[in-house]
Amino acid sequence: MDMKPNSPPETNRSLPIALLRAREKVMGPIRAMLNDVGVTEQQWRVLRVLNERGTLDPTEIAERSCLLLPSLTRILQTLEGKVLISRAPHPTDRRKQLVTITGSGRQLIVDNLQESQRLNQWLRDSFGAAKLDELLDLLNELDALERDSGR
Amino acid sequence: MDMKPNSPPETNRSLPIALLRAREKVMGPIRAMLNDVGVTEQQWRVLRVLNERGTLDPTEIAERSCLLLPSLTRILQTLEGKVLISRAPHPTDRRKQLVTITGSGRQLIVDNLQESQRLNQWLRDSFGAAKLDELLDLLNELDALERDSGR
DNA sequence: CCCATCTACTTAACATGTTAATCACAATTG
DNA sequence: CAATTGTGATTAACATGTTAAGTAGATGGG
Repeated sequence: MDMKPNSPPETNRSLPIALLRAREKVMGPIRAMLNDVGVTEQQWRVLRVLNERGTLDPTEIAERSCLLLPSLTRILQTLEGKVLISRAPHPTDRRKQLVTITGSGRQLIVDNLQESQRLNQWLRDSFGAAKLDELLDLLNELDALERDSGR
Repeated sequence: MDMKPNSPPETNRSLPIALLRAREKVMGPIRAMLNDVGVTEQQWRVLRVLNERGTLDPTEIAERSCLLLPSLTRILQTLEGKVLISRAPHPTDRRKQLVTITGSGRQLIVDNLQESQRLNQWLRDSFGAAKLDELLDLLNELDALERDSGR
Protein backbone atom coordinates (compact mmCIF):
# COMPACT_ATOMS: atom_id res chain seq x y z
CA MET A 1 0.00 0.00 0.00
CA ASP A 2 2.27 2.74 -1.15
CA MET A 3 -0.44 5.16 -2.13
CA LYS A 4 0.28 8.79 -1.50
CA PRO A 5 -2.34 10.60 0.57
CA ASN A 6 -4.84 12.66 -1.39
CA SER A 7 -3.34 11.43 -4.64
CA PRO A 8 -5.61 12.81 -7.35
CA PRO A 9 -6.67 10.42 -10.11
CA GLU A 10 -4.31 10.45 -13.05
CA THR A 11 -5.84 11.76 -16.22
CA ASN A 12 -6.00 8.17 -17.43
CA ARG A 13 -8.14 7.19 -14.44
CA SER A 14 -10.39 10.19 -14.79
CA LEU A 15 -13.81 9.02 -15.90
CA PRO A 16 -14.72 12.16 -17.86
CA ILE A 17 -11.48 12.00 -19.83
CA ALA A 18 -11.74 8.27 -20.37
CA LEU A 19 -15.27 8.67 -21.69
CA LEU A 20 -14.09 11.42 -24.00
CA ARG A 21 -11.22 9.41 -25.40
CA ALA A 22 -13.33 6.33 -25.89
CA ARG A 23 -15.94 8.35 -27.70
CA GLU A 24 -13.35 9.78 -30.02
CA LYS A 25 -12.14 6.31 -30.91
CA VAL A 26 -15.62 5.19 -31.81
CA MET A 27 -16.82 8.35 -33.51
CA GLY A 28 -13.73 9.12 -35.54
CA PRO A 29 -14.45 6.74 -38.42
CA ILE A 30 -18.17 7.52 -38.34
CA ARG A 31 -17.47 11.23 -38.48
CA ALA A 32 -15.18 10.69 -41.46
CA MET A 33 -17.92 8.76 -43.24
CA LEU A 34 -20.51 11.46 -42.55
CA ASN A 35 -18.11 14.22 -43.50
CA ASP A 36 -18.01 12.83 -47.02
CA VAL A 37 -21.80 13.06 -47.21
CA GLY A 38 -21.97 16.56 -45.79
CA VAL A 39 -23.86 15.93 -42.58
CA THR A 40 -22.56 16.25 -39.05
CA GLU A 41 -22.66 13.63 -36.37
CA GLN A 42 -25.52 15.48 -34.66
CA GLN A 43 -27.55 15.87 -37.84
CA TRP A 44 -27.08 12.15 -38.44
CA ARG A 45 -28.39 11.38 -34.94
CA VAL A 46 -31.47 13.49 -35.53
CA LEU A 47 -32.18 11.85 -38.87
CA ARG A 48 -31.79 8.37 -37.40
CA VAL A 49 -34.13 9.13 -34.54
CA LEU A 50 -36.74 10.48 -36.93
CA ASN A 51 -36.29 7.49 -39.20
CA GLU A 52 -36.71 5.01 -36.34
CA ARG A 53 -39.52 6.70 -34.42
CA GLY A 54 -41.42 8.59 -37.10
CA THR A 55 -42.81 12.10 -36.65
CA LEU A 56 -41.73 13.72 -33.40
CA ASP A 57 -41.77 17.11 -31.74
CA PRO A 58 -38.44 18.89 -31.05
CA THR A 59 -38.48 18.20 -27.32
CA GLU A 60 -38.63 14.47 -27.85
CA ILE A 61 -36.03 14.60 -30.60
CA ALA A 62 -33.73 16.43 -28.22
CA GLU A 63 -34.13 13.78 -25.53
CA ARG A 64 -33.62 10.86 -27.85
CA SER A 65 -30.71 12.31 -29.77
CA CYS A 66 -29.07 13.70 -26.64
CA LEU A 67 -29.07 17.32 -27.78
CA LEU A 68 -30.04 20.52 -26.00
CA LEU A 69 -32.94 22.44 -27.49
CA PRO A 70 -30.91 25.50 -28.56
CA SER A 71 -28.60 23.25 -30.56
CA LEU A 72 -31.51 21.31 -31.96
CA THR A 73 -33.24 24.49 -33.12
CA ARG A 74 -30.28 25.35 -35.32
CA ILE A 75 -29.84 21.78 -36.51
CA LEU A 76 -33.48 21.55 -37.55
CA GLN A 77 -33.14 24.80 -39.47
CA THR A 78 -30.13 23.38 -41.29
CA LEU A 79 -31.80 20.06 -42.02
CA GLU A 80 -34.90 21.83 -43.25
CA GLY A 81 -32.73 23.91 -45.57
CA LYS A 82 -31.26 20.69 -46.95
CA VAL A 83 -34.78 19.29 -47.34
CA LEU A 84 -33.86 16.28 -45.22
CA ILE A 85 -36.73 16.99 -42.82
CA SER A 86 -39.98 18.91 -42.94
CA ARG A 87 -41.82 20.72 -40.19
CA ALA A 88 -45.53 21.14 -39.69
CA PRO A 89 -47.47 22.97 -36.97
CA HIS A 90 -49.01 20.85 -34.25
CA PRO A 91 -52.77 20.51 -34.88
CA THR A 92 -53.93 21.41 -31.36
CA ASP A 93 -50.97 22.96 -29.51
CA ARG A 94 -49.64 25.91 -31.44
CA ARG A 95 -46.42 26.02 -29.42
CA LYS A 96 -45.34 22.66 -30.78
CA GLN A 97 -44.37 21.45 -34.18
CA LEU A 98 -44.16 18.08 -35.83
CA VAL A 99 -40.92 17.10 -37.50
CA THR A 100 -40.78 14.40 -40.15
CA ILE A 101 -37.93 12.97 -42.16
CA THR A 102 -38.29 13.43 -45.92
CA GLY A 103 -37.64 10.96 -48.70
CA SER A 104 -34.23 12.51 -49.27
CA GLY A 105 -33.51 12.13 -45.58
CA ARG A 106 -34.44 8.47 -45.64
CA GLN A 107 -32.33 7.98 -48.73
CA LEU A 108 -29.34 9.53 -47.02
CA ILE A 109 -29.73 7.04 -44.20
CA VAL A 110 -30.10 4.12 -46.57
CA ASP A 111 -26.99 5.22 -48.42
CA ASN A 112 -24.88 5.21 -45.27
CA LEU A 113 -26.47 2.69 -42.94
CA GLN A 114 -24.55 -0.25 -44.31
CA GLU A 115 -21.19 1.40 -43.85
CA SER A 116 -22.27 2.51 -40.39
CA GLN A 117 -23.18 -1.03 -39.46
CA ARG A 118 -19.93 -2.29 -40.90
CA LEU A 119 -18.05 0.05 -38.56
CA ASN A 120 -20.15 -1.17 -35.66
CA GLN A 121 -19.43 -4.76 -36.54
CA TRP A 122 -15.75 -4.06 -36.83
CA LEU A 123 -15.82 -2.58 -33.34
CA ARG A 124 -17.66 -5.64 -32.01
CA ASP A 125 -15.10 -7.94 -33.58
CA SER A 126 -12.06 -5.96 -32.49
CA PHE A 127 -13.16 -5.23 -28.97
CA GLY A 128 -15.14 -8.39 -28.36
CA ALA A 129 -18.88 -8.78 -28.22
CA ALA A 130 -18.93 -9.71 -24.55
CA LYS A 131 -16.86 -6.75 -23.46
CA LEU A 132 -18.85 -4.41 -25.62
CA ASP A 133 -22.09 -5.56 -24.03
CA GLU A 134 -20.54 -5.30 -20.60
CA LEU A 135 -19.42 -1.78 -21.36
CA LEU A 136 -22.87 -0.79 -22.60
CA ASP A 137 -24.46 -2.25 -19.48
CA LEU A 138 -22.14 -0.31 -17.21
CA LEU A 139 -22.72 2.92 -19.12
CA ASN A 140 -26.48 2.50 -18.98
CA GLU A 141 -26.29 1.73 -15.27
CA LEU A 142 -24.27 4.86 -14.73
CA ASP A 143 -26.78 6.87 -16.70
CA ALA A 144 -29.68 5.39 -14.75
CA LEU A 145 -28.00 6.37 -11.50
CA GLU A 146 -28.23 9.75 -9.89
CA ARG A 147 -31.74 11.00 -10.27
CA ASP A 148 -30.92 13.36 -7.43
CA SER A 149 -27.20 14.08 -7.89
CA GLY A 150 -24.65 14.99 -5.26
CA ARG A 151 -25.11 18.71 -5.21
CA MET B 1 -33.32 -16.72 -32.27
CA ASP B 2 -36.07 -14.31 -33.12
CA MET B 3 -33.82 -11.52 -34.22
CA LYS B 4 -34.95 -9.47 -37.14
CA PRO B 5 -32.45 -9.29 -39.97
CA ASN B 6 -30.45 -6.08 -40.23
CA SER B 7 -31.99 -4.80 -37.02
CA PRO B 8 -30.09 -1.61 -36.19
CA PRO B 9 -29.02 -1.07 -32.59
CA GLU B 10 -31.48 0.91 -30.53
CA THR B 11 -30.26 4.32 -29.46
CA ASN B 12 -29.83 2.91 -25.95
CA ARG B 13 -27.47 0.25 -27.24
CA SER B 14 -25.51 2.67 -29.36
CA LEU B 15 -22.07 3.07 -27.88
CA PRO B 16 -21.55 6.69 -29.00
CA ILE B 17 -24.85 7.75 -27.44
CA ALA B 18 -24.24 5.74 -24.28
CA LEU B 19 -20.84 7.34 -23.88
CA LEU B 20 -22.38 10.75 -24.38
CA ARG B 21 -25.11 10.23 -21.79
CA ALA B 22 -22.72 8.78 -19.26
CA ARG B 23 -20.39 11.71 -19.71
CA GLU B 24 -23.21 14.15 -19.14
CA LYS B 25 -24.13 12.45 -15.88
CA VAL B 26 -20.58 12.72 -14.60
CA MET B 27 -19.78 16.16 -15.91
CA GLY B 28 -23.03 17.90 -15.01
CA PRO B 29 -22.19 18.57 -11.36
CA ILE B 30 -18.57 19.38 -12.16
CA ARG B 31 -19.63 21.84 -14.83
CA ALA B 32 -21.97 23.50 -12.35
CA MET B 33 -19.16 23.85 -9.86
CA LEU B 34 -16.80 25.34 -12.44
CA ASN B 35 -19.49 27.62 -13.78
CA ASP B 36 -19.60 29.34 -10.42
CA VAL B 37 -15.87 30.00 -10.64
CA GLY B 38 -15.99 31.25 -14.20
CA VAL B 39 -13.90 28.60 -15.94
CA THR B 40 -15.08 26.04 -18.44
CA GLU B 41 -14.61 22.33 -18.25
CA GLN B 42 -11.88 22.52 -20.91
CA GLN B 43 -10.03 25.36 -19.20
CA TRP B 44 -10.17 23.32 -15.98
CA ARG B 45 -8.64 20.33 -17.77
CA VAL B 46 -5.77 22.45 -19.10
CA LEU B 47 -5.07 23.95 -15.70
CA ARG B 48 -5.06 20.55 -14.04
CA VAL B 49 -2.67 19.11 -16.59
CA LEU B 50 -0.31 22.04 -16.14
CA ASN B 51 -0.55 21.73 -12.38
CA GLU B 52 0.21 18.03 -12.43
CA ARG B 53 2.92 17.94 -15.09
CA GLY B 54 4.52 21.37 -14.84
CA THR B 55 5.59 23.47 -17.81
CA LEU B 56 4.49 21.98 -21.14
CA ASP B 57 4.27 22.95 -24.77
CA PRO B 58 0.83 23.28 -26.40
CA THR B 59 1.07 20.04 -28.35
CA GLU B 60 1.57 18.00 -25.21
CA ILE B 61 -1.14 19.91 -23.38
CA ALA B 62 -3.50 19.10 -26.22
CA GLU B 63 -2.75 15.39 -26.02
CA ARG B 64 -3.05 15.17 -22.28
CA SER B 65 -6.17 17.27 -21.96
CA CYS B 66 -7.80 15.67 -24.99
CA LEU B 67 -8.22 18.89 -26.97
CA LEU B 68 -7.48 19.73 -30.58
CA LEU B 69 -4.84 22.37 -31.18
CA PRO B 70 -7.19 24.97 -32.68
CA SER B 71 -9.36 24.80 -29.57
CA LEU B 72 -6.34 24.88 -27.32
CA THR B 73 -4.99 27.98 -29.03
CA ARG B 74 -8.11 29.91 -28.10
CA ILE B 75 -8.24 28.44 -24.61
CA LEU B 76 -4.63 29.42 -23.90
CA GLN B 77 -5.38 32.95 -25.07
CA THR B 78 -8.31 33.10 -22.68
CA LEU B 79 -6.36 31.64 -19.77
CA GLU B 80 -3.49 34.02 -20.43
CA GLY B 81 -5.97 36.90 -20.38
CA LYS B 82 -7.18 35.71 -16.99
CA VAL B 83 -3.57 35.41 -15.82
CA LEU B 84 -4.10 31.78 -14.91
CA ILE B 85 -1.21 30.70 -17.15
CA SER B 86 1.84 32.37 -18.66
CA ARG B 87 3.61 31.67 -21.93
CA ALA B 88 7.30 31.91 -22.73
CA PRO B 89 9.17 31.24 -25.96
CA HIS B 90 11.03 27.96 -26.20
CA PRO B 91 14.77 28.57 -25.72
CA THR B 92 15.97 26.62 -28.74
CA ASP B 93 12.96 25.97 -31.00
CA ARG B 94 11.27 29.22 -31.89
CA ARG B 95 8.16 27.47 -33.16
CA LYS B 96 7.35 26.20 -29.71
CA GLN B 97 6.34 27.88 -26.52
CA LEU B 98 6.39 26.88 -22.90
CA VAL B 99 3.20 27.19 -20.91
CA THR B 100 3.20 27.39 -17.14
CA ILE B 101 0.41 27.71 -14.63
CA THR B 102 0.56 30.85 -12.50
CA GLY B 103 0.02 31.26 -8.80
CA SER B 104 -3.55 32.39 -9.44
CA GLY B 105 -4.07 29.30 -11.54
CA ARG B 106 -2.79 27.03 -8.79
CA GLN B 107 -4.95 28.85 -6.31
CA LEU B 108 -8.02 28.29 -8.46
CA ILE B 109 -7.28 24.58 -8.46
CA VAL B 110 -6.71 24.49 -4.73
CA ASP B 111 -10.00 26.29 -4.19
CA ASN B 112 -11.95 23.71 -6.17
CA LEU B 113 -10.04 20.48 -5.89
CA GLN B 114 -11.72 19.39 -2.69
CA GLU B 115 -15.20 19.80 -4.09
CA SER B 116 -14.09 18.04 -7.25
CA GLN B 117 -12.78 15.11 -5.24
CA ARG B 118 -15.96 15.07 -3.20
CA LEU B 119 -17.97 14.65 -6.40
CA ASN B 120 -15.63 11.87 -7.51
CA GLN B 121 -16.02 10.14 -4.18
CA TRP B 122 -19.76 10.45 -4.36
CA LEU B 123 -19.69 8.79 -7.76
CA ARG B 124 -17.52 5.99 -6.43
CA ASP B 125 -19.89 5.41 -3.56
CA SER B 126 -23.06 5.59 -5.62
CA PHE B 127 -21.89 3.55 -8.54
CA GLY B 128 -19.60 1.22 -6.65
CA ALA B 129 -15.83 1.22 -6.62
CA ALA B 130 -15.53 -2.15 -8.34
CA LYS B 131 -17.85 -1.23 -11.18
CA LEU B 132 -16.17 2.13 -11.62
CA ASP B 133 -12.78 0.48 -11.94
CA GLU B 134 -14.19 -2.07 -14.31
CA LEU B 135 -15.68 0.69 -16.42
CA LEU B 136 -12.41 2.59 -16.50
CA ASP B 137 -10.55 -0.54 -17.54
CA LEU B 138 -12.94 -1.20 -20.38
CA LEU B 139 -12.75 2.39 -21.59
CA ASN B 140 -8.97 2.37 -21.51
CA GLU B 141 -8.92 -0.92 -23.36
CA LEU B 142 -11.20 0.51 -25.98
CA ASP B 143 -8.99 3.54 -26.30
CA ALA B 144 -5.86 1.41 -26.60
CA LEU B 145 -7.48 -0.57 -29.40
CA GLU B 146 -7.53 0.42 -33.01
CA ARG B 147 -4.17 1.88 -33.87
CA ASP B 148 -5.11 1.24 -37.48
CA SER B 149 -8.89 1.67 -37.51
CA GLY B 150 -11.40 0.02 -39.80
CA ARG B 151 -11.31 2.46 -42.64
C1' DC C 1 23.75 27.23 -48.92
C1' DC C 2 19.13 26.34 -51.17
C1' DC C 3 15.25 23.92 -51.67
C1' DA C 4 11.66 20.72 -50.48
C1' DT C 5 9.48 19.01 -46.68
C1' DC C 6 8.04 18.64 -42.13
C1' DT C 7 6.54 20.54 -37.66
C1' DA C 8 4.27 23.71 -34.20
C1' DC C 9 1.10 26.73 -33.89
C1' DT C 10 -2.37 29.94 -35.54
C1' DT C 11 -6.34 31.61 -38.16
C1' DA C 12 -10.62 31.06 -40.58
C1' DA C 13 -15.18 29.42 -41.16
C1' DC C 14 -18.91 27.03 -39.87
C1' DA C 15 -21.45 23.87 -36.53
C1' DT C 16 -22.45 22.71 -31.96
C1' DG C 17 -22.31 23.18 -26.57
C1' DT C 18 -23.92 25.94 -22.84
C1' DT C 19 -26.36 29.28 -20.14
C1' DA C 20 -29.54 32.94 -19.91
C1' DA C 21 -33.13 35.58 -21.73
C1' DT C 22 -37.16 35.98 -24.63
C1' DC C 23 -41.58 35.05 -26.91
C1' DA C 24 -45.87 32.86 -27.91
C1' DC C 25 -49.03 29.94 -26.38
C1' DA C 26 -51.24 26.80 -22.91
C1' DA C 27 -52.86 25.62 -18.37
C1' DT C 28 -54.20 27.01 -13.85
C1' DT C 29 -56.19 29.61 -10.46
C1' DG C 30 -58.89 33.01 -8.29
C1' DC D 1 -62.59 35.66 -17.73
C1' DA D 2 -58.21 37.98 -16.10
C1' DA D 3 -53.96 37.28 -13.96
C1' DT D 4 -50.53 34.11 -12.95
C1' DT D 5 -47.75 30.40 -13.86
C1' DG D 6 -45.88 26.80 -16.80
C1' DT D 7 -44.33 24.93 -21.27
C1' DG D 8 -42.22 24.65 -26.12
C1' DA D 9 -39.36 26.72 -28.93
C1' DT D 10 -36.31 30.33 -30.29
C1' DT D 11 -32.70 33.82 -29.90
C1' DA D 12 -28.48 35.75 -27.99
C1' DA D 13 -23.80 35.55 -26.56
C1' DC D 14 -19.80 33.35 -25.78
C1' DA D 15 -16.84 29.02 -25.77
C1' DT D 16 -15.51 24.91 -27.95
C1' DG D 17 -15.47 21.17 -31.86
C1' DT D 18 -14.00 20.31 -36.45
C1' DT D 19 -11.85 20.70 -40.87
C1' DA D 20 -9.07 23.25 -43.92
C1' DA D 21 -5.76 26.64 -44.90
C1' DG D 22 -1.98 29.53 -43.57
C1' DT D 23 2.53 31.00 -41.35
C1' DA D 24 6.93 30.81 -39.31
C1' DG D 25 10.52 28.15 -38.08
C1' DA D 26 13.12 23.64 -38.16
C1' DT D 27 15.21 19.72 -40.84
C1' DG D 28 17.20 16.95 -44.27
C1' DG D 29 19.08 16.27 -48.65
C1' DG D 30 21.58 17.92 -52.92
